Amino acid sequence: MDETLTFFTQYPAFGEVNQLGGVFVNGRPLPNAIRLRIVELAQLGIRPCDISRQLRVSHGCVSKILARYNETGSILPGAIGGSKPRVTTPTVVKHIRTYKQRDPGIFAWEIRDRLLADGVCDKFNLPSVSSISRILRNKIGNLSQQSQYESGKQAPHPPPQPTLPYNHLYSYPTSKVPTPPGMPTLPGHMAMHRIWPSSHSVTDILGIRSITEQQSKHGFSDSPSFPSTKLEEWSAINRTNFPPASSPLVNGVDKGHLEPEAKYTQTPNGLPTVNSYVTAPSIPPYHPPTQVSPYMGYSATTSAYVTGPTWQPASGNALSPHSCDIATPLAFKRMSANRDAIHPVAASAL
DNA sequence: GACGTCACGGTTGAG
DNA sequence: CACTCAACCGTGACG
Repeated sequence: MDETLTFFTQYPAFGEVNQLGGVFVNGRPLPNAIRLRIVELAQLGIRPCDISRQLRVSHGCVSKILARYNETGSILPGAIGGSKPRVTTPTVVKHIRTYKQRDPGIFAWEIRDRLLADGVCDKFNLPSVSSISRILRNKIGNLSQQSQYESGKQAPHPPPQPTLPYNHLYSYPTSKVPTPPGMPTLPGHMAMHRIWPSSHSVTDILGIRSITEQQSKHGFSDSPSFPSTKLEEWSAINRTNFPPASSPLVNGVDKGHLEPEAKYTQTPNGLPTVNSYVTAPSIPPYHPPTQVSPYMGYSATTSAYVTGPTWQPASGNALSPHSCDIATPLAFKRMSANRDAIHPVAASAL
């Protein structure tokens, strides 16, 4: 299917323009290439305010992305949509019921401790005291009352379930949770690098370069504003595609595999043309708004803005909220190292 | 002027 | 299958 059409199908009304002249899709994450660019520029010493102006992304967004990157090592947006997996699985409820039956006067916090001590839950899926209280009140209330009079009488058991049915699919990416069991504890910020949404550090994400190449592969190379991130990539960033929490780390960088949401592809014939990479000192100062059309985007490089509209009506070429061949100049820093890590199947799948 | 934070209006997807 | 809900998003404003 024509990807331009796909894009417009997915983003029928995309193309709001922010105060800086940048185009964004309300409710949707910035393209990975933009996110990557933000982090890259920051690492080059560019101030967030300058990044904001150069990339035409609100400073709040820049701040948020950088903060997240500093905290998690990931540039990727969080998982949008879906529901959190419940920690109050039937198994947990069953155990709570059992505890309550054995000791009708047991406190919720005692139940919580016992769930942990008995290995029913671990610290990642341990229900809160309030959750336990709610369970006691809503699901076991009658039973607990009965149990005082009908000792030993149990409700039918739910089918047996794994003790940890969800954790490995829903690990939190940030300091919200500590390193999961079995995960190596890494020093510094890298310690969080591995938890969902898994490794998407700048280093790791450099596989993103292939996005640009893919654009070229699919005939969008002459459209500097085509989104760098395919829709499939965005759709892959959801709760149904959480990769396993663990993945091998090499020098703090996950190189073991590409997560589903990182199905960045590449052309088989290698490196993109690199003619526009601009290092920090050469990045020109912020272009005054007077030079910028309201619909003017920015080019892949920090040194040049796209002079035309970054998006057009659906009748036009492939368009993008942001010009997204950005990955190209970024990628080649460690491109050769990462190129081999790109899964060919993922490439073909796109 | 830079930047952290948050309300807001939006999208998404599991249940 | 339509709906709900809670997650996320980036913007824009405020301090």
